[in-house]
Amino acid sequence: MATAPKSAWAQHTRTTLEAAGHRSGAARDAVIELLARQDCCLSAKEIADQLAGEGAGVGIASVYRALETFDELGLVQRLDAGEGVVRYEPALPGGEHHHHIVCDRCGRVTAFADEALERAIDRVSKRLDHTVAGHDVVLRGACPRCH
Amino acid sequence: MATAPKSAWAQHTRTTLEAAGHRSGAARDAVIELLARQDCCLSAKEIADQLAGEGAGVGIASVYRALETFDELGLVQRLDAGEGVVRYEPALPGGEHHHHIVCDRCGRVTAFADEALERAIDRVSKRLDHTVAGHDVVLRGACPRCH
DNA sequence: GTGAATGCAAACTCTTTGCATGACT
DNA sequence: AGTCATGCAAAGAGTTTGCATTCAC
Repeated sequence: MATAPKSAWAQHTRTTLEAAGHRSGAARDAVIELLARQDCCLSAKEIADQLAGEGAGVGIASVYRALETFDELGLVQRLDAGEGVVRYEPALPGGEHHHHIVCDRCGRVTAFADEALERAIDRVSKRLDHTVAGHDVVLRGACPRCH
Repeated sequence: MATAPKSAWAQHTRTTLEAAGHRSGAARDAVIELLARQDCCLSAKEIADQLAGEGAGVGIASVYRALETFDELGLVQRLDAGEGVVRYEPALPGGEHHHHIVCDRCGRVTAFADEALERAIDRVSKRLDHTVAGHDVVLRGACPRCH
């Protein structure tokens, strides 16, 4: 599976935003840069805190608005692992994606991918009356550090 | 697959609660009765509203406390389908379970079960470093009514 | 110059907690 | 009688919205 460089996501995101008629702005740009550097998902608060730590004082509202825009354009994937926090991560243009396992004890979120699982989900999707547009799988259990 | 009658859940729940040293009470009993009648998942607010509609004025705090207790005892399954609301449904004693598909447009939640999907998840679980204790699958897409 | 993007603060929703009252064993 | 369960209200956490200002085009 050919993996696109992470920087490609930032590029793709800016292009898509412009095509959708959005202007560029400092806050949203900072969120793009931060997300592009990420391996896995972040919550809105984590994004705001991290940007604040870097000196870029981005209002939390702007973070939420940026994430909402990205979501509408399919540029990020929302991940709700329970615990009342929504996390976001870049959605790769190629459609490749992964799922997550959440540690019961420390709350750490780790990514994993599995071809067979994807195929099983595709097969189920065809069987159902719904028009399945997307899916999420969340596993729960103790991570290696917490064993 | 032998399916236990829904009333069995209420019975099992009351037994388990008593064994765990809990007293019985009107509010929690009402929640048990309501959940036992349900085919699929309900949010705390839906439970409270429905009970209020039936004349049983159960405080929302009691609903949350009951659900928390059930969850600790493994009597319900929590389901977080995004949208910032947690839903609960009776966990069948046999361990059989299903997953959910959420309509993009109307928000309706429907249940489905699939053996092959379960097997795929089991296989992935063994491969990972985590001790996988549970899992959730949420599909998203337009339901038949919203096509 | 116009309108979108931003930031602050207030509003909202869902959930949890403190505390006095009432109910179960 | 002693505790636990309940309900109300207040507190918290996460997210959204209103509005004036700033910035991109």
